[in-house]
Amino acid sequence: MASNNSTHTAKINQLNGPKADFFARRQKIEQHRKALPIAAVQKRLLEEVSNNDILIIVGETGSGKTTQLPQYLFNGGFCRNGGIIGITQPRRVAAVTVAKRVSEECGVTLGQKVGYAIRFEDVTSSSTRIKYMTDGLLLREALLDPCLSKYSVIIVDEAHERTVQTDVLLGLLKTVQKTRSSGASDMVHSDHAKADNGLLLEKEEDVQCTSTLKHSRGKKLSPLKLIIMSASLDAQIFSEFFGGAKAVHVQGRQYPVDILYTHQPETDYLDAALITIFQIHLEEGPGDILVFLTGQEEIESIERLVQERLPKLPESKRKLSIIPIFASLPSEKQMKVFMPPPVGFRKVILATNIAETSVTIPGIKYVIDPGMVKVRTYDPSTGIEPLIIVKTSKAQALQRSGRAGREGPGKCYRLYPENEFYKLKDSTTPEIKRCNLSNVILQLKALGIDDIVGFDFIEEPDSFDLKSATDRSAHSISMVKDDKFLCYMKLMMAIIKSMELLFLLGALTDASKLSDPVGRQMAKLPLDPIYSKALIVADQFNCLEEMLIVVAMLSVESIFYAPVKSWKRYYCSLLFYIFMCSLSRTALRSFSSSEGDHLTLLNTYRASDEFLEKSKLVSSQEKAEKNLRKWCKENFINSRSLKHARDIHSQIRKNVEQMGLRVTSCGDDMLPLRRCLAASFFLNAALKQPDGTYRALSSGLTVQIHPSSVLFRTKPECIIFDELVRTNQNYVRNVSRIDYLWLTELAPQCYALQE
DNA sequence: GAGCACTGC
Repeated sequence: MASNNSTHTAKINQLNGPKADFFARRQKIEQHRKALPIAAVQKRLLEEVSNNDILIIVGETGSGKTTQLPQYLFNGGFCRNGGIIGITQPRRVAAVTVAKRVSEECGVTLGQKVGYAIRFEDVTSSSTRIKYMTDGLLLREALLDPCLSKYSVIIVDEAHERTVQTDVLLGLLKTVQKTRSSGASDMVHSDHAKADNGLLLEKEEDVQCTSTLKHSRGKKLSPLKLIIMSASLDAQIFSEFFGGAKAVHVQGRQYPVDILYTHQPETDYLDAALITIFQIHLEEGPGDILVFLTGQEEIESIERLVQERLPKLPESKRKLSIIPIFASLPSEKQMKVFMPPPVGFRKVILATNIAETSVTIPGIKYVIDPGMVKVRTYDPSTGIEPLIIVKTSKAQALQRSGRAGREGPGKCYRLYPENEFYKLKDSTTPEIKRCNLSNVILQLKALGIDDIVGFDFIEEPDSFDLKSATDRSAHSISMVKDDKFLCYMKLMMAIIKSMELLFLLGALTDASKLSDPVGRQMAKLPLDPIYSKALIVADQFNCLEEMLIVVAMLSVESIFYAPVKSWKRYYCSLLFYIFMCSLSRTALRSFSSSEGDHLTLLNTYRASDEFLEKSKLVSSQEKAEKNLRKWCKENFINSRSLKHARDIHSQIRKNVEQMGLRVTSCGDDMLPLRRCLAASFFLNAALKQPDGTYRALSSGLTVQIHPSSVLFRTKPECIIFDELVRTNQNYVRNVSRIDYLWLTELAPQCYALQE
């Protein structure tokens, strides 16, 4: 043994260059793995997974759960018989980066034993056994394979974030697990297998499961192991949801963070944030500052105010480098947060929620948290989803302060008094309670779950009422109950409203079953239901080629960008700003169509496509794409959005071809396309009123055409629109001109002809 | 004549 070792060492010593590096690196990785807090409980975790079909793991930040547990399970034999360990993540970047890290730790090529799958990218192969993916993607897989038969273990990571996809997935997995451990083999003989959830495996899906079973020569599907991982304290919610499932706790590795509160509530949190930035800069030791703000506007105003005040400081104290970061910022500007500041400078990062979970910024020692956040809400009665600024939850405040303790002890300045913290909600309202549910319902229906109201949505535990009962008066108990009742009614209303929409689109039958083929086809498309409908209708109007482009362009964030209003920041003159504005308008005009924004988007896509194809003739793919980015810049087009639209276009084109729809073009005649828009967006129609405003026909709201629309000045009599946004007024965006009579002809279920 | 947090298929 000893001699073996020494010869081995001698060999390494003789190695030079890359190979020695390789061994040094492997050794470093092994050391790192062994030092992770989760390594100490490896054996116990494996035992718990063996003994429990469902396990909740509460792992604090830095415990190593996401990278290590799948490897432990693989080595522990949980992939025997070719089963796959699937790990879901709420975000694409997380799935990719973690998979890369784990493949490196395993010393294998990414896409072999360890791989990942996200929309537009599948880096897996037949030999993949540890598969990282987004939770939305696993939901899509469930549509094709309702038993998720290729997985032996499914790990739902970051479950505490409670995204819509995670919530639906948890409800579904609960049922899949029951089906697989109990009646999997019986299903071959019966037409339907009904589980507790109301999950009805209809014949079509049954065939899927059956064929899988037959394929494995009558072998019964092995039970599914389910692991729910959460970073927050409310493991109880998950445990109760899974019938009292066992929860284990894994320690994290986080440096201590000092929490500081204000003595008095602040009347102006922006001003307070500004003062705190300078206070830290002047009085505290080295370390970067992260400030959480609610949006671009706040970020830009704080940036300006800091720049204005800096010159008033003594020269030696002026070394502050201000870096904004928010999602719509071009990626090259986002990258600035990762770059070291000039020597002697302190970085002040002004961020939205993007820095809470999505982006981890190194070097942060101080966090400033005003305690506010901008969230999207949903009003079922109007269908509007306004963004409002609200207080954060306790969990969110903890997550934010944790950002100061990643690399060493830190400080967090909460800009409100300590007693206010205890008044905050424990956790953020799950997204599913504040969003439009039509897509979720469509997916559940397609999975064979017909009883939407009875579906096992994960909910707050009832212990909340019990706790209140002990320390509150009878009066307040009934208040709490009323509140819960209201919550329930709100959910019911949202469900009914969404089902009504699906019914009017023809996706549901009178008996509120998924219609065939329209409903089934709509569920297969990764799009908003209205967009899916538009593609299906376009087949009949012979304009599917055009509609694919329109839908892809509508599916992405703002394609056109206007020059930034805060021209002062760039030290350029007002004249130059006006010049830029007129340039961007000229650029838009060259694509614009008098029929509306939909055709303008079509023209823009085609112009870009033409440019790219021409460019490809004379240069390499890479060069051509670079040229396209330049072309985008010249035409005031957001190249990231355009790239996204191109990806979506090629994906949905494949989808509709597989579904057997005919991708035909209406050529230069845009009439069929406009009629087709009317036939699918009929619920978003509006008529001009005498005063020049519009009345949205389905909600009765008074709306105006958004100034960014090409029809802003034209004001046609009758329009359809893509979305209704509420800011200072009700605005409709992405608008097209239609003929009112088309509505009565193409959507008689909504618009009966008036005698 | 306007400004939109963050994700995902």
